[in-house]
Amino acid sequence: MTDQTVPTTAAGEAATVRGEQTRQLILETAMRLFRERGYARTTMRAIATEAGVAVGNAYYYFQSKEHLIQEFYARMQTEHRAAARPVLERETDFAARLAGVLHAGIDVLTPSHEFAASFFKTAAEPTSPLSPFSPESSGPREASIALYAEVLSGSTAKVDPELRRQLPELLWLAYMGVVLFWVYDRSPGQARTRQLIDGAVPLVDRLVALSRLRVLRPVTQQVVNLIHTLRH
Amino acid sequence: MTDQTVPTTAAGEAATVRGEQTRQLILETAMRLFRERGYARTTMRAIATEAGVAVGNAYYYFQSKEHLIQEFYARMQTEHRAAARPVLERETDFAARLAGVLHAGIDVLTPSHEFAASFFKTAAEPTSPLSPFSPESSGPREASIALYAEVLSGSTAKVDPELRRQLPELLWLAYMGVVLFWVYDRSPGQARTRQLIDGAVPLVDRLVALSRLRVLRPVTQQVVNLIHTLRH
DNA sequence: TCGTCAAGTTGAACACGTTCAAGATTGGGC
DNA sequence: GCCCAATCTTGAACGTGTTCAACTTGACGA
Repeated sequence: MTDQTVPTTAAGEAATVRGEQTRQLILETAMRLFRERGYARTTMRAIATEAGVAVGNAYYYFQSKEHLIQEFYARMQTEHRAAARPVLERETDFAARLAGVLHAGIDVLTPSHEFAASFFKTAAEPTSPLSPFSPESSGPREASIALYAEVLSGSTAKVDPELRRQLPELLWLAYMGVVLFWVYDRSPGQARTRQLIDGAVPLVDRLVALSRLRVLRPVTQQVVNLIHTLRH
Repeated sequence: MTDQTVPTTAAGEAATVRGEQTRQLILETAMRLFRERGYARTTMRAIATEAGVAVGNAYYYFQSKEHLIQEFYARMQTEHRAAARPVLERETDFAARLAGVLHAGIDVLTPSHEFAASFFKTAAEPTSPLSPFSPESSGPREASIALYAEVLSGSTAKVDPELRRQLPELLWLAYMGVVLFWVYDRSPGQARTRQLIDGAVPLVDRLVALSRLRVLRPVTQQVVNLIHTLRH
């Protein structure tokens, strides 16, 4: 989980306490300013000034302005996990679990909607380390996929065994889709996204249940095969 | 189809010939440099210098560097249309038509894969005029959706009538998904994207055909309702 | 106590997208 | 032929993210 932007010794150990404090100071200041003014209108100079350090110092700890966001990711992921906990402990119905986890994700993101929209472009770039598909993001990604594995494993849903193996990742992908929709969602309070979740979850639930149906077995098989091919 | 970035007279007519020539010159130069060096490494100064005009002049014709890309969109759309023509005139099978049009789209995009990846982040930003969902892109978007309407209307496929109304837009959305996949596709020649098309098209074909099936009618209805809700 | 060296810090300088006040060019009305 | 207003063109200047050579700090061994 250690970050490349954190200076490390030859042995790969964490940096000294002195440095870590400054790092945290810059990070907190940046997060506050991003929230207050938005990403674009927060300059690196402003962050440095408010944190009481030189501009160059911020670049000693963070490769770029964008890299400051990586911390945001990690926090959202952690909060999502926490917010989903109650639902996962309470519900056993697949649809209820899935809806709960998806809503929890949006709950956590909601205060940052404006901010998220402004830096989304960065995350969307295929070569960016901030891309949810990038190797650098594998930590949070795996954690997130694990969350959907838990949605499934803790539920009473009966699923085609082949599909079951692929489903956590597919659900995570669907979550990415929901987040994508959310980022573009301009309706007040992103109400549309809530409708999307409430409308799509029963649909997914139904399709998953139907996946064992005789007429649909070939289709299910086709889906599984396609995923297998693309994963190569 | 006239562009906001084109200076217009009070009557809303197109600009003079003189201006149009300079505009074209800048555009051609920009396109060439983008292809040669990529989007990020092509500076506005370089474009202006190569075109033999002042930097400010480029900004007289184009609101921003990003706006230069809008032309790229329009061209891709036109080429896509042309490339899809033979298939649409030859085939009557839905799956064949859809696959043909999707492959044609990727054919047209392929030479610009690197370039596309570099500016994709810009297009991905929700507030960007380059977003495929933005009002500014409505021209190319409508044209593209019309293409998928043609895929459907010229085919022998039997589709649930409710679904039929929504399908062109859904197919366009699927195309956006394919393009998204393509942008992220690092496999040689983007072979994965081809596999995705070849694997997903029969699936879509099957699902569309099944949409009239008794067991699936409720699901179909659910899908149609969801779309209707989200469209509000 | 002192020297040394990695860690941490500085701010001027650079490259880029963008703006804008000023100037040049053009075509139409007299 | 001349003037005027619209159109077009210019390049210096601004704000931004980012870099980097030089400086400071502090821990530690001699």
